[in-house]
Amino acid sequence: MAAPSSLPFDPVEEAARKWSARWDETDAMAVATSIMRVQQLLLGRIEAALRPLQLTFARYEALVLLCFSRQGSLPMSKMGQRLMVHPTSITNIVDRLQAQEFIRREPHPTDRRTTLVVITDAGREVTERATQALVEVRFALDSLDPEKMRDLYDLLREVRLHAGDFPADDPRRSWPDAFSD
Amino acid sequence: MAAPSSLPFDPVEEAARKWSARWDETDAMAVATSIMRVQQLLLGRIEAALRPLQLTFARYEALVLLCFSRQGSLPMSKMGQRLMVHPTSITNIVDRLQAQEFIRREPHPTDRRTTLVVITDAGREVTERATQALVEVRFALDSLDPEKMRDLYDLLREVRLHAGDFPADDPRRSWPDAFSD
DNA sequence: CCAATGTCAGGTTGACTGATATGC
DNA sequence: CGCATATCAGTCTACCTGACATTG
Repeated sequence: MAAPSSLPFDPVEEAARKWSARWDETDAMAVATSIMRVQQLLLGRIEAALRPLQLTFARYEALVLLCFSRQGSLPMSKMGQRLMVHPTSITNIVDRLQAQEFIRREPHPTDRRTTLVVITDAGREVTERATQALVEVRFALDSLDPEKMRDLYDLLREVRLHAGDFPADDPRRSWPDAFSD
Repeated sequence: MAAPSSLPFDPVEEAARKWSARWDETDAMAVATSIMRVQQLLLGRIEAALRPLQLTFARYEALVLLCFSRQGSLPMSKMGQRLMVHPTSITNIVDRLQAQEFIRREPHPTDRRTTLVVITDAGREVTERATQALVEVRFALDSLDPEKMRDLYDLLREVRLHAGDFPADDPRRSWPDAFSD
């Protein structure tokens, strides 16, 4: 992991200062850059917490998704859509989880094109332990108070909405569970 | 790029609902997940804008850093620290930029261990064009109003501060330009 | 016939480990 | 001597394209 070597100054503030001298949209640049840096910092700390369990964050997310499904199983395609990963990437992730025996592949009972990914008992156990590890470090978001956490969530939600992550209209109507098993 | 296939519901909201039924720190999980998704969505759109210029975001950031330096040149190690990338990764990125003739390597005048990376005229030109492309799409942050942009920046800055991205004390004292050439 | 599903081969990117040569 | 700097070899993750067989 790239050590948080802690520069002697704020690199984004510094970049914004120089950016504004010659280009427009300084605030948008500063926010985009901040997102990238925060993601990198959080991911580094999260993966450090998961490393003892031989899990990456991508594989952990796949396991959590399976844990949350009704039957403990999902088609590959659904997993890919939910996790925003390419079909060939989900094949790769599932291959590795299968090698670790945290999931297994099963044929779909009715649609013989699709493969069902089923979480195993070992998969549920490692998910539980990984979750405890992440909860302990508050997903590397320690020392951000509850109100700011909420504000940050709402602002990020708006960015996701604009970026087409989900539809704007009443999100309660489209019964989400129809999707998760 | 993973198409923003737009799920029929908000996947983070949905995950938070199920998470809270069995685990703690739901808000932290929701924020961390949001950061990851937003980063993925923004990066996808930013790289799409850069693709015609044969640039990735990582290489674009390296070019901007060089543009902002006094002499148009920086040691590899400084670039790595600023961009939070591993020493071997900066070698890789500089290799690619050199192959595109956007930078060249030069020996450091006094310290013969270090390599100076110098931006070329072609490098400055492509940076200018890439910047115009990103400014045009507001770094994929279109339709976020200025006030919310500012709020989001401030909250992300606090996360970066807690994550050790820069020191808390008076950032104006440590003359930042001493770093950039 | 057309669309969806999963897989494979093969290429690209970037992050990492460990070792190394060089120079402060 | 220890430490810093950059590089190389090699591994790993994940992305992508294009192709393919199977099935709905």
